[in-house]
Amino acid sequence: MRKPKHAYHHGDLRQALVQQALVTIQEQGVEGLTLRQTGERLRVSRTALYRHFADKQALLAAVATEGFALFERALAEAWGDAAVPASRERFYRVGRAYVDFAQRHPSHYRVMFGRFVDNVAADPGLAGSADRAFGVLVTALEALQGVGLVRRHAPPELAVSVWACTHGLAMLLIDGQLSRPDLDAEAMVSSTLDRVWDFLTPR
Amino acid sequence: MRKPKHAYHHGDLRQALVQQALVTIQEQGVEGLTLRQTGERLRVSRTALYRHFADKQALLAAVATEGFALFERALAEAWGDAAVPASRERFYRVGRAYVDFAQRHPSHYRVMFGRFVDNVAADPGLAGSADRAFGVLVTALEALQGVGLVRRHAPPELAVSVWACTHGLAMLLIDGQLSRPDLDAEAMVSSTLDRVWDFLTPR
DNA sequence: AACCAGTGTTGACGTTGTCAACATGAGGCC
DNA sequence: GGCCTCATGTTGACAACGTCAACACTGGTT
Repeated sequence: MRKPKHAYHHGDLRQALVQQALVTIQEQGVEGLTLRQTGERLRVSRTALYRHFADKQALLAAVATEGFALFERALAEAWGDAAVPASRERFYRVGRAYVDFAQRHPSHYRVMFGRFVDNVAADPGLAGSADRAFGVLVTALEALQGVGLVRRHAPPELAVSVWACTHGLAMLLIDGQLSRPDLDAEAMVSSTLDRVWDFLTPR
Repeated sequence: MRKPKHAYHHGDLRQALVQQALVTIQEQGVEGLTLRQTGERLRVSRTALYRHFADKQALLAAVATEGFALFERALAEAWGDAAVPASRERFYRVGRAYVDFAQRHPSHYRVMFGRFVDNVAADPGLAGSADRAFGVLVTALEALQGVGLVRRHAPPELAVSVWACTHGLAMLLIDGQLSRPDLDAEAMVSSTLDRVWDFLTPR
């Protein structure tokens, strides 16, 4: 089974399908994604995608996997070089990057966390991507503990709490639950990040 | 073809449809809910529900509305009588009640917050229910501020942070994202609630 | 007895995900 | 070159879905 590095009929249909799926999800939501329309937009027949994905779930899983890769990169970049000393600012950058990613790639984010993919654990690539993203958070917390900025608790436990807060904030934001006239979304983000930092610092 | 005549008029089809929808969602997820199967299970034709709901969205909106009513009641009961002095314990009970609700009624919770209902704001009953549930939280925080247990910040702002953390925790739990061998779900709940209390208390 | 609004049914249509059968093209083998 | 083989793409078909239109029955009001 060699990989055809060169184009077949379509250049790289697999990747094109994932990208087109993202566009459609952005336009019409995950529920609005239809395989037939996806094929049609790529000038390809409705069942062409079955040569690359087992079914619709598999296409969504590919979207999620790609999402986690982008996500991990965004978080890791925000945290920056391991050589630079850990600081409150670096942690805030990660928090911002998390929320930013969700707001700038809501389609990815929803597919990644929206339970549209049946068994996340079953797909090894997917589970790995997710773990690596979570790992960035754990690493950051450990580094911050190393310089005494974060209280000494089990890092995974702390990380789950941080993750829960950030994830919840992101979900509320992209579901429009915080877009009410009496609430300033941006203020909600910074104040929630402040609260998270509060509970991380030693008393 | 002939059905028992007395069953022609179903007792309370509207309510029965909502309940049946919940059962199906519990079994097969929100995506697995189908109007035809719902009717069939109630021994009613596939389109009978159009006499009670405009479309599938409206049925889901009814599920969400009922969910918010139950949710508000659960939170309000956990907080208890306004006459009793506010305390850390009362707040923890609300936090527990929040997570418990999500875990015991994941179908309700997912429909309520999963963005399956298009325009939550458009349905006045729905928006009202959601606001009342949020109101319980704000009230609790104000009472806790009154007795000096919670720092003096704008209550809605604090409430959003608390809500984000609890919501995120609940979502991760019911999506099975925290059910990994190295994580104890119950420990995650209590430690996250501890963290929330941390950032609420005055420094 | 006649009516009528509320409720449930049947038939039909267009759309969806998916399978089976068929077609086509690229690259290796002689 | 001629051929073979497999990966890739297409067409046809099917059951299931949400929903509309037309029809049928029920129970209460006049």
